[in-house]
Amino acid sequence: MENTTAPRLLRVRQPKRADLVAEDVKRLVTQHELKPGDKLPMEKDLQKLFGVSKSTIREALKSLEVQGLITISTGPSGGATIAEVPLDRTFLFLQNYLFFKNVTMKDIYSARRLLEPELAAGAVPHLTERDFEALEANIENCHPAGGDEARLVRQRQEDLDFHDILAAANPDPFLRFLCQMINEMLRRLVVYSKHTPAEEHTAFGCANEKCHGAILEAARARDVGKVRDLMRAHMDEASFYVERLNGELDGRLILDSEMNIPAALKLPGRS
Amino acid sequence: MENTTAPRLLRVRQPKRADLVAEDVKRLVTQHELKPGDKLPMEKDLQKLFGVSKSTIREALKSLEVQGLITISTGPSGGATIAEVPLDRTFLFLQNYLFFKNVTMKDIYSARRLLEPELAAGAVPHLTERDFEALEANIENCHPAGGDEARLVRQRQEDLDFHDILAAANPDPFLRFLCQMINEMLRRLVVYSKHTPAEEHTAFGCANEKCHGAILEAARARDVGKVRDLMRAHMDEASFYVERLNGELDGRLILDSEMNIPAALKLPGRS
DNA sequence: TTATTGTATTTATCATGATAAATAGGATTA
DNA sequence: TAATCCTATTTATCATGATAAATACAATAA
Repeated sequence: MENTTAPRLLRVRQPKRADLVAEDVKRLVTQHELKPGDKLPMEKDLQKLFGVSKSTIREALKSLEVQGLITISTGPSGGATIAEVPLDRTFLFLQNYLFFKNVTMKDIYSARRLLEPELAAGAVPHLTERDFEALEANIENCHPAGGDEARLVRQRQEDLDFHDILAAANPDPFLRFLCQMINEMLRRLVVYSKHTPAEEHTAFGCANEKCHGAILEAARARDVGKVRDLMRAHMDEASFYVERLNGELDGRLILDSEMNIPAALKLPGRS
Repeated sequence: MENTTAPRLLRVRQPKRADLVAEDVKRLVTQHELKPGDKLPMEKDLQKLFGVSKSTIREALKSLEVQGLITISTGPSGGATIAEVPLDRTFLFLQNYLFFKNVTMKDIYSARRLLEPELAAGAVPHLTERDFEALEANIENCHPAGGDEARLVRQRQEDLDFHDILAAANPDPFLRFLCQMINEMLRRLVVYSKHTPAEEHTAFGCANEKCHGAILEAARARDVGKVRDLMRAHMDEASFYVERLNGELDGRLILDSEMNIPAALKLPGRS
């Protein structure tokens, strides 16, 4: 005889209404091809549209807001607006995922070593004079110049801007995303051992300066192959230094409020 | 004289209370080193703890639930439980992000080409006899055997399981994550042109079968270098076929409910 | 023109409760 | 023993409103 009462081993938790409504809104966006900037009806109308109470529609909107798919504003003609999911938000979620994994510095760098040379090579044909200037300014800005340890670490982080400028110039959105992700991870998560002498930091900075300079020169000459090779060598060397500096990943949950630096302030705009 | 009224150009939208509470909970998790399975206090107590109303604490918990950091259950000893963020959720967010970008099949494959050979190579020393059997079973299961087009497309998706088995065996969590991500994208997002003749699909299947077979053989021989080379060739070939088959990415928002396939049902467990 | 002020609109947060559904664990029954 | 039922607990959803804060736009004043 069949078991009439459902077996409770793999219990199917009934989806919540707020989540179903959030899905409905997503369907709406896909079907009506809503673009960033387009507005959803206001709360009251959404309530009526989906036949749910205030708290349910609010939770649904909260879900979409957390996912970065809408922003909500008060006031006349306020309410939910479709938004392009920001990179920061995506990075946050990726961090949430990796928080429970045991990612080491070595892991990050072995992936970086595979991707970054190709990213740089692909960027070369698209670099503008403005990009070259930004790259040059970055190299100068990162010239090792003493100071306290905090400043030295900050300089190591600014070295990463060099790579972000190249990333921004690469037309491949997927590769660009992967490399930006890695840059963000390194920027925010690398913690150097407090007991590393300043000379080590300086040596790392000098090595970066040399590599970046050579890459810039090859890029100016539009020598794609040379840029790729130089970047590969740069990755190997950086990996070596990071290990020497006892760089490790800061294993903690990143807070939303730490993600609020508008990308526009960091990088030259490029749609 | 200073401008006493704040300049409204870069208006700082005041963070919402629910978001602040969600952050506080994250801090709590980090500080107390809460692990998956640990429970948060129940709603009422959290209300009192943070001094907020029911709706606010519910929105905060909703935020954490959406992020995949907690699950919520009803009943005695119910409430919020810390959860390890599932891969599916992370994939969903990545899709949300890429939905607004213009990612092509070529982009995916050019990244895949860089990562997958290294992933396979790194997996070789860790493959168990059970893995070899699973790989062999997968190859047999994917032997092109006619049928309607839907079945052929499904077989192309099952080809990806081969790569997921290799990914699961690679000890590098970051590289593994990247490759699993790509596999998911290909599995769920690749749509083939309706007008592709079955012969093309079959040809693709045969090519895969041959490549996978050769890779398996080299892996059994623990020949890391050969596996890397074979995989690289496989990637190039697959990329060629996908273009021939007019494979393209299904550009739409993926719904949460489409992400509910437990990974345990797809892959042999491996902590 | 330009800056300020007012006003109506809409979300944010709080408050309070009611009913429904899910669930763990104990009590009961075959 | 093993299946079933009961019950207290806790979230899910709804309902209804009140007050506060943010905001677009129009009206007003300098």
